[in-house]
Amino acid sequence: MLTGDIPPNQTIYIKNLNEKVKKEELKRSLYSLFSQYGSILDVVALKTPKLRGQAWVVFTEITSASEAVRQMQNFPFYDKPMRIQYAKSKSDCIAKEDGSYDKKKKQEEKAERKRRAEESQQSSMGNGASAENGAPAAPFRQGNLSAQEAVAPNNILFIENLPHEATSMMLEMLFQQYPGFREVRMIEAKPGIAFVEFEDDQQSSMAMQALQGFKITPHNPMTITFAKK
DNA sequence: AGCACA
Repeated sequence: MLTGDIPPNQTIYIKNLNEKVKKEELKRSLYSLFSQYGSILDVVALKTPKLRGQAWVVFTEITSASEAVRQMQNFPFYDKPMRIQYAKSKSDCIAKEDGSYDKKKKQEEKAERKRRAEESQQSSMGNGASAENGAPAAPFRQGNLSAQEAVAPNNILFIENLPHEATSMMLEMLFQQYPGFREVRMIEAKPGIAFVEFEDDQQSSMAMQALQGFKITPHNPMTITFAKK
């Protein structure tokens, strides 16, 4: 599994986030994107050198976290596929709730981290100027999807990463089991993508949630987002 | 790549 051997946690750890996005916007977008899996207690994101490009989303339920890890894996978010795992430790807001929050211990841990950071700073002194590297890693998909677009509900869904042999008949079989289904549209000239229309935003969201990452073939987990308006 | 709680 992509989650490695980290035990389930009600908090998910997300990496490979687009570092150009402002912290507040990132938190808001993560909140709206992940609230489809359950209620969220907190979203933590820091822009320090060590922590940028990463975030934590704290759910009230572990089951919500599990669904999110599974269904939003590789979801293209601000042009980069999210990498999601369970967090390695309990979030402070949870510890505070269940009484296991220990302020002194917390401060020790913090002091410990600071010490280590200073050590590594020392050892990297004196090795000249670091070269600024050029282009960022190639995005996962061609389309340019901002978080707002990913998150703005629409009764029309945009499906990507379909195997080229997928037909509208196959997609219809899949999507018609969800209430409000209207139709599937594919474009001959553009294999691998499709549009699926529902009666309203709620119904399209339900289908998106249920079928996110669904594999028609083992190599093609489908990516579902709301179509752009 | 990187697991915190500004």
